[in-house]
Amino acid sequence: MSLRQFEYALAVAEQGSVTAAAELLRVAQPSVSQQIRSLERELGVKLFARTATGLVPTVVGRAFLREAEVAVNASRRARATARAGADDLVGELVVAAQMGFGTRQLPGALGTLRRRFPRLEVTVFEEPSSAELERLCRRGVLDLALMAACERSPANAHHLGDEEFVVVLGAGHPRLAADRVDLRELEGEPWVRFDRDSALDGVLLNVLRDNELTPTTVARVSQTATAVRWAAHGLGVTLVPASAVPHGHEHLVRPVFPVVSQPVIAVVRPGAGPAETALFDLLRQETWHKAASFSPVS
Amino acid sequence: MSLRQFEYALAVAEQGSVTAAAELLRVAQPSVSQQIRSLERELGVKLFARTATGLVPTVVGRAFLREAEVAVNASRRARATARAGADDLVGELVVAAQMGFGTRQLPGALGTLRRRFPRLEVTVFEEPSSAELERLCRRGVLDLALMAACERSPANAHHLGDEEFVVVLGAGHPRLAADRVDLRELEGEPWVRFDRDSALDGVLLNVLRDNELTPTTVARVSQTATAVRWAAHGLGVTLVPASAVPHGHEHLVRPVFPVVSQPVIAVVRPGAGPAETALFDLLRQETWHKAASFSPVS
DNA sequence: GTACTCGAACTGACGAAGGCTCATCGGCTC
DNA sequence: GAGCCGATGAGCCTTCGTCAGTTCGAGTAC
Repeated sequence: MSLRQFEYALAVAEQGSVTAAAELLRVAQPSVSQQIRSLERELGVKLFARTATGLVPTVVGRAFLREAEVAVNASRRARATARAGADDLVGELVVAAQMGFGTRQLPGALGTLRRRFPRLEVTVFEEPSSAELERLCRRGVLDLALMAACERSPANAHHLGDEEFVVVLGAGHPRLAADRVDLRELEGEPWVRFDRDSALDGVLLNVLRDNELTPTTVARVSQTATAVRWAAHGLGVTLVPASAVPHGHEHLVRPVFPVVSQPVIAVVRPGAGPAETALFDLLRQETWHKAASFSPVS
Repeated sequence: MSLRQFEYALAVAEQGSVTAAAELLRVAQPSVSQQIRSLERELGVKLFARTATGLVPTVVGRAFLREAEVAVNASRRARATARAGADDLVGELVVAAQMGFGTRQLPGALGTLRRRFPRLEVTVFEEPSSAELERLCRRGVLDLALMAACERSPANAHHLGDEEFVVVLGAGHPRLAADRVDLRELEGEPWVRFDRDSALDGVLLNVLRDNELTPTTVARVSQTATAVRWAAHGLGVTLVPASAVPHGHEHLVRPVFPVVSQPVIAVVRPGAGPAETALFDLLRQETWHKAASFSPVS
């Protein structure tokens, strides 16, 4: 069975004869006749009854033609979609973000993208594991990935900006009296950490090591919102990207000294099309400056 | 573009590589590779991105594959429908009935047909013009036709039974006192007749001629229900098939003498399939005896 | 850091199958 | 009897598949 046979059969049904259908299709009459007969032979049923003035669909032929028409129409939409994709932005964009990074910038860029290109669909998911995210990039299943830069960032990474990290303290914590917190003063504090092998936990480990702090783990969580909430309740302190702090917790947040920030990169698939490129451009236009959430820059 | 290319592309997307897709499709790997590239060349877009470990759909590729899957699924349903049609009764049956004939028998048979074969769809329409009905039969667009027999009935006509005609009188009409009406006694009565060239009018003309009655036309109508209603209101008298008398008018109806009946034939399309045959068998099982509506026969 | 191996896609040649045109024939209708 | 329609057969061209081989990138061993 082929689309060509479907189109020939539909034309015969519509025109009422093989000769008229052949004229419409701009092929010779025997070509249509042969294709119809070949289709009937393959299916083992008579799709058309032969009359002196032409062909008419049989009972089962009509049912068959209904589905054949669905197939032909879908193939026309497929072609139109592909053609449109070469010029306009249609299709399905797959984006992954390393959890905690770009939590405010990515939605902003996606909102603008959707308004400009309504026919473009976007699938976004967060990926906690750095190794897994890099593996997905290498496999090519992602159109664009947002992640923290590290020593094994891919060669096609583009630096977007820096994500500043802040400490979240419990309500009533004495360090809230200051505008910012010296990391050394957090010696002995229990930490709400993230899952092992996650980028966020890697950042914390580096910070603790660089400041000669002993990591005392009170909990391990998967979500940044959970970490912030538990820290706010006084379970311990936690270190998260500033953009990941939910509304309503700003009063429990303090920048740290020395400043902790992580360069954020976008990895775009090699040979990117117009959709990925558009999103990348929008992400670059977002605000990625240091301490963005505390000293607004126009 | 072809269904084969769609199937290959969907397999590649699902399996993640040309080699795995080829194995699934039981063809050699270069065959799949060539079909994918040929499709991309024809469309002028990249449907897949090449990676070291295989192919992955691009943004536009995913949109394309969605429609391609619709087309492939429809073609599978088309094939299944055709195959089922060869064994079971699926499809769309087209039936025409000459107006006024088989008005009770046809619905009965169709009801039974629908209960037995739920997947079979039936389209029925009434056709007033004998000539037009015969033309449709010759053109082969009908699977089955019900009509009054006449001198130019097709060779493949099957006699089902006879349709008795009755006269409808106005309320208060003196002839209602008798159990039946002698046609000669209707001399001078005005007639509610049917459209010219209709089978029902042909029957009336023959009856009037045979009984040496002068046709006085008071109205011409298209519907049997309209003729009965107008006669009931005393506009004139009318002659209709017994089975066409609506409920609630039986008391105004009388058989006539000499008896007027018309043989009813079913014309089945040459090379009929199981659906037409089934309906024909059911119609033959219906009650077609003379005066069926007045002397019930089990 | 380099060399080797493995897996994957791509390329070219060749044979088989499919699709089209052309010429023709048989059947039906007007 | 003329015209229209579908079907048939021959011949040619295109498409599809296989086979053998090449190229490229990633992973591993040294």
